[in-house]
Amino acid sequence: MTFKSILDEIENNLHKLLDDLSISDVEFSVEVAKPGFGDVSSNISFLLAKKLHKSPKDIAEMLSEQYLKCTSTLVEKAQAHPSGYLNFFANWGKLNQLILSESYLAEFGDVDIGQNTPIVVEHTSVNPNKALHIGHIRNIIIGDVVSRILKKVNYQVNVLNYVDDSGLQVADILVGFQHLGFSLEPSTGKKFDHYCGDDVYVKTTETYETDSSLEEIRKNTLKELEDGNSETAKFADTITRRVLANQLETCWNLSVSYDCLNFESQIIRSGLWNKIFEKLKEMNLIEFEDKEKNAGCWVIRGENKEEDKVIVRSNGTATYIAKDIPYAAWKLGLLEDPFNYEKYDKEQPHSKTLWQTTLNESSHISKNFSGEKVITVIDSRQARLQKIITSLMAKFKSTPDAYIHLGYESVTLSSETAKTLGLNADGKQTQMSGRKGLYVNADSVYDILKEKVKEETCKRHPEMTFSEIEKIAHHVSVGTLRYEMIKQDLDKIITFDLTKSLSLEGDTAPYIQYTHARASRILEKSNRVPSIVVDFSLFTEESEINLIKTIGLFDLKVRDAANNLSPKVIARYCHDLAVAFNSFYEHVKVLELDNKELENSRLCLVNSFKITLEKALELLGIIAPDRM
RNA sequence: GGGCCCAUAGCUCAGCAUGGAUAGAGUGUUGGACUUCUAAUCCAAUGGUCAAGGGAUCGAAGCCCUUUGGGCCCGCCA
Repeated sequence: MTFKSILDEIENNLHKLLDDLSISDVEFSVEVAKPGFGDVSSNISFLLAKKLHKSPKDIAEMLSEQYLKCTSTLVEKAQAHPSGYLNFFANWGKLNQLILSESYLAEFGDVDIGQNTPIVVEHTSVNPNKALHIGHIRNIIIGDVVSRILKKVNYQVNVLNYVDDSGLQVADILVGFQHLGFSLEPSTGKKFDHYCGDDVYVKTTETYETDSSLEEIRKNTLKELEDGNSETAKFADTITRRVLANQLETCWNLSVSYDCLNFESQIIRSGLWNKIFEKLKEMNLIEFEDKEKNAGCWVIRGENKEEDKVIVRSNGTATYIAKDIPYAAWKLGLLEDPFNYEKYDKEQPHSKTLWQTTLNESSHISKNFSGEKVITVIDSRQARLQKIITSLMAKFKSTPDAYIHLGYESVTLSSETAKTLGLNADGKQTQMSGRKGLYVNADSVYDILKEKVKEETCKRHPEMTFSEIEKIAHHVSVGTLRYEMIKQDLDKIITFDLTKSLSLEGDTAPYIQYTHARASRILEKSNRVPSIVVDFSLFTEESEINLIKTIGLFDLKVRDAANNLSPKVIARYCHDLAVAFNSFYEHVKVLELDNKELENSRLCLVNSFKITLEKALELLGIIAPDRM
């Protein structure tokens, strides 16, 4: 029972009052009130104004009187506001108890939306030819937080990472290794993924400009890549596996994990495309074009004025988007699974098993990573192509919104940061480019942050051991980076600036983590476990009530975040919790009070805050240290 | 030419889905609070024609239309 109980109680009572007035079909709202307007507000009087031919104010007054006869356990009084709103004041003595005792339960904040149905969240999906940069990190963190939220609302979540190991970008670094003399071992001791991206990939694409003979080599390499038995494909496999392993290290370090890796090369070799191609033809979703510019191709007709999209070229090969169709159908469980599964050879943190697909017959393990619903996290530059996939899937599977493209705006570089990378951006923000070497690697950002946090922590706690500081610095830098990637809405471009984006003050993860450290310290110093049997009516301070109220909103926020696939809702909630606690901390003393009963109740509240914040932060994949 | 997205305080953003009260944070600037449960904190001041215009509504930052400015997408590349 949380704050939702009072909302439900009021809603039920208002419905009864409407029944008495023989009014139905009014969809009024019952919401958490704005500060200064009680605890709960309803717009019901505005909606009744027309029906009853009275002013909202009069109706609110009438309803507040009528409300007296309702059975209410959590509402102290209903009050009409001159504006017409109907405001409610909670009986905090009772609500305190409900919220605080609920917050101690393991399942606090759990909401059953998913009813344990399987759902796929696909994210990351970075070409295995380079290290992850800050733009990829946005994708990864959004995907990871969404999957955590969906788990919390009782979906059985399968997290997939699609490894595009046979595309042009991979061919490019192969050309570098095989024809431009790049050594397989970076001489500088660089991580292999950084070496491939920063050196091999950038130099190779640069060389294309001057050496036109490479173009032919590149094409052949790409062709050989698709034939699984070729030497090139085998070589590519060793390279991409090494890069992938490095990319995964970066992800794991940021507390991101997966359930299964899917390889594009295997999807191509599995023959799934032919099956789906036949199905598309049968269902008349694609047409053979016999004239004009797309003559000899299979196309999907554009809706309205949009252009047709070629799916199969006149030479019979499938295009980029076509390769996505069987994979999308596979994710929805619409195709017979051609894969066997094996464990990935390295262990993920928290010993969560990571599986990978294989076409190898010697493995006989079968698994099911498909979902009733699929959410694929891809930046909105791909919106056009994703729309085609989505509408195809809607025709394959009748449930509405079974296949969802969760789009988000990209991360750009501030002109100052672009300048440090050697580009004069003329005061404008710049799109990142792997090809041009214009990006900031995720590992570097983490390293810079960590150094900064270490320095700060050392200053504050000269007594701490090296390993303690190391641990704190890790959690704080991961938190900072993750929070930075999700605190704003998905449709906002993030302009990344090496100095500004790495702030540790204000609306940041360290601000939130710091309040957790404050709470932990109080509990630690109190030297005892607070007894939950307390007098809840002792909470009379505004900052206390406000903190309890905020704690009680947890499940409502989880519901909101899940329904809207909106990670930022939880990020903002964590911030709200921290603000409420800081206000409490500044206004109210907890330890060494004369009134021991009050001290115990406040300790309970601090503990409840700490538990709730930890749970909320867990949804963001952020760990708050006990000291910092 | 067609399509998608954005525009709210000097700067970065909440609020918009589901219209209703006094449009909120952070940051910046200025001033204040550490002998106290950790100052990565708190308090105060400052700062707004919610891009512009029109429409529907008793009522618009929010809904509809138009315009302007900015970003992105539109290959038999991937």
